[in-house]
Amino acid sequence: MLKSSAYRSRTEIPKSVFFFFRSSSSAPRSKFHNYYLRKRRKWPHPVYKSRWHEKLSQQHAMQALRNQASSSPINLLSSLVESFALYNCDPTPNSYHFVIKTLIKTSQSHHIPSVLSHLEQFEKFETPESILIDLIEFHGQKREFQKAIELFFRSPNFRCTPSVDSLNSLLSVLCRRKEGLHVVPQVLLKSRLLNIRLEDSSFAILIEALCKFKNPKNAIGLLHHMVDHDIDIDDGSFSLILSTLCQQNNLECNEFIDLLEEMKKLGFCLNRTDWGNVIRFMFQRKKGMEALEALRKMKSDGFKPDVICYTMVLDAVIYTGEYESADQVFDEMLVMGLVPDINTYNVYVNGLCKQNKFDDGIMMITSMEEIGCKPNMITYNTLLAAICESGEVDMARDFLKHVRGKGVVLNSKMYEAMICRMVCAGDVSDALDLLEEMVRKSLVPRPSTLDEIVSSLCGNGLVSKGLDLVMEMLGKSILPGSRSWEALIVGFRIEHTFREIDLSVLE
DNA sequence: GTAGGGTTAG
Repeated sequence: MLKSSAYRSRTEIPKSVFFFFRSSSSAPRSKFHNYYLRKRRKWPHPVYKSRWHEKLSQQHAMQALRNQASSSPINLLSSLVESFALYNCDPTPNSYHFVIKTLIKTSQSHHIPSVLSHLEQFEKFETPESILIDLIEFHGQKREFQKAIELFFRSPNFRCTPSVDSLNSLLSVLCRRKEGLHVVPQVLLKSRLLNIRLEDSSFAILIEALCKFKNPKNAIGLLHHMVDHDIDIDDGSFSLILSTLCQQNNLECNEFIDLLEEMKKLGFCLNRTDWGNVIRFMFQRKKGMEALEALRKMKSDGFKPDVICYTMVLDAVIYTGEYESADQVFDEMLVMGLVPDINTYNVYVNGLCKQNKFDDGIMMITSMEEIGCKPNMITYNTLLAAICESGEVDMARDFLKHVRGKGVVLNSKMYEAMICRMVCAGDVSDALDLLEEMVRKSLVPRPSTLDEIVSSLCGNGLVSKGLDLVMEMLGKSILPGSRSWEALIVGFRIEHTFREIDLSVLE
């Protein structure tokens, strides 16, 4: 592989001279290229001139290597050695970087180890860290964590003093997968021997990984470590940990609040998004008072909550049954100049329904129309379901009529709510009319809805009518639930018993 | 300053 003759000749003749002697360039030779010039000189060539020569030779060698690589990218290490020997100069770090990158690009990574051992044994220059970083990244992509680690700790062999940059690239590689993350502590411990001090950027990588693998509490542990070692904590790390905490389904509200306080003590100043996340956490767990408190703190931190924040708080507060607070929240939102949207109104209407304020709810629908916020199916469903639930059949009927009058097409939820309420009130025939209407509109009633009707029919002695209904539905591939069958069986058995009793009386 | 985050009921 090595052209030993070329090496030998380099020791005998000054490089710069050799270069001009061999150069095939058409540069004006007459002025400089005299081979014997050196002998007649009193002083050797100035150093800067040799350096300049060396650089030029290396450029030529590099070009030769590039040409070779593009025409036939095999035996690149030999090409490297030969090209530089041809121009009688030392291979540059750049040439190694080029070879390694080409090997990776042309799927010849199996040649990388021999290039590295050549670099290790025969060269003198300090290998630039960027070469090692590229290789660590390459191993990372192939999930060869052990190789990445080995390469990193082998840096001194390449006369490279690894900095936090290559440590960070190793950490990023390891942090991509859980099994990599597990060996990070050992790597960090060992990296102390290389005198590398972890920087905030390194911690950011670790925190991001811990959050990715849903371990925000350990990330908070790292924050403590950073504070103890006077390392600045990035706002992004705080925010990321917070949003990861918010995604923890098994995290209790109290513990969440404690962890938030802990982070605040470590210097966390929540931004608008962070507060939004806190409110959403409380909203999802239906913690009305805690959501309200978060809203208050958000405002005292100088952020104006938007409609979505208010809607979430409103919903949580209503769920908790704090209707007075709910009204205050709603009013406050208006005072703040925010315009409630359909979601906000639906939440509010839901609150009215929970207080059985159906008239207010219906009035609200009218006001919504007036201010140009058209009620949607959720608004109607909420109100109708609540009215039905309360047992106010007549009001439900009126409401349904009102809704139909607006040209709203009823959906199956509305039909079913109404049917169930009618059955409860004993209006089975009206219920059957509605059932027929919904089936005609290709809406499929749930099995439990059919069960309500069939049970009611059977309970009122109309067993065969119940059976007819079930058969009719089955014919349309609409299945009743088990309660329908039970009601039918019980109903027929009772009829049979009655018949037996009648007969025995006659006899 | 941005985006994204929010509504029924089973």
